[in-house]
Amino acid sequence: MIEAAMFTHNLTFSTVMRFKTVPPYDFEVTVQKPAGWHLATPYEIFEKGTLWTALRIHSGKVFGLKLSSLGTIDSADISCKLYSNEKLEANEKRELHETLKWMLDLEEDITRFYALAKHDTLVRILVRDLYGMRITKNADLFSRLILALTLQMAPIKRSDQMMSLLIKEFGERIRFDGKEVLYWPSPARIAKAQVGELEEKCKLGYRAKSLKGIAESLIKDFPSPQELEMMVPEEAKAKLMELKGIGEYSADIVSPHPGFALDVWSAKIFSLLLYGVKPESPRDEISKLKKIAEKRWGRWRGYVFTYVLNDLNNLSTRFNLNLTEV
DNA sequence: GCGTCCAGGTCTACC
DNA sequence: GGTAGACCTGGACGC
Repeated sequence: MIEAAMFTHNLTFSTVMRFKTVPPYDFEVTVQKPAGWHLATPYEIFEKGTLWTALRIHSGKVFGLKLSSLGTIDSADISCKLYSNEKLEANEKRELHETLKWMLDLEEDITRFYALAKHDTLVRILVRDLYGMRITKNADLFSRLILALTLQMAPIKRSDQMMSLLIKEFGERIRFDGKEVLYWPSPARIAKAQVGELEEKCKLGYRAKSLKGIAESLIKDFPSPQELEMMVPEEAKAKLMELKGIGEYSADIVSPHPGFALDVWSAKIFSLLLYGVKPESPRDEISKLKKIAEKRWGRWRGYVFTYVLNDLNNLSTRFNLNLTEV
């Protein structure tokens, strides 16, 4: 049951943007990842090659997005019809155009990543299985922080439960183009909520205090994801780790710099892939595996990480391992 | 049914 | 500086 009082945006103004991409670019597998990861919200809608989703930018403004690809993997032509609650000024359109290019990873030349396939068997398999898939980014920092916080110390079903309750209890309903997309709560809304309310309604447990603390920090003064990307990776990570409840793993997930955000679950997967055995203490393997990844894949380790976690079924068959139930 | 264990980390107190 | 223990909740498991 969706909260009746959920704030509703009815977005009626629209503008169309078109984007060329650096090939290869597979739109469908990029926005609808095989592992089920969403682009911007778990409640976005994907039908017949078109994605209806939403976005909150750093200023707090909310937009509806209707995205599709009119081209091919080797010559993608992305169309975005962008919905807003008022007519956009030229400078806002320019800013949103840049944000979308950044979010959708339209300008990265991944042929340099694919070049690793020449000498790396794992990369060769990943490229064959997921040719043209991109790592997308999110302009809404708070939604990434919610994801990181709810992934901590919880099985995935419980994380999903917490995220879903947060959206339904404190999120927003965004209507445009005859569709309705439920979207993440704003930092301002969570900053106003009581800790007890977050614990009780969203079953956040000890994470409730951290989430409220993060929301309060974000509404005061905190860099945007694009500003974090302009910092050196260590500085961006340190800035994120100033937030309550955000440690090294969560900062790796949230940082726009490509990282290797290993947790206990993914450490088991990479141990199986690289050594063929499940470690007795996966938490102790994390720092070792991170060093190996940096040495073997360098700046493309984030791509390897995302490709592996979206290719577990194929990799399980290829290497005769059970990677889907570690 | 009921009790116990523990999970896709982080923080803090203590040494 | 390093490390054990606490932390919400709910599903899995053994009895």
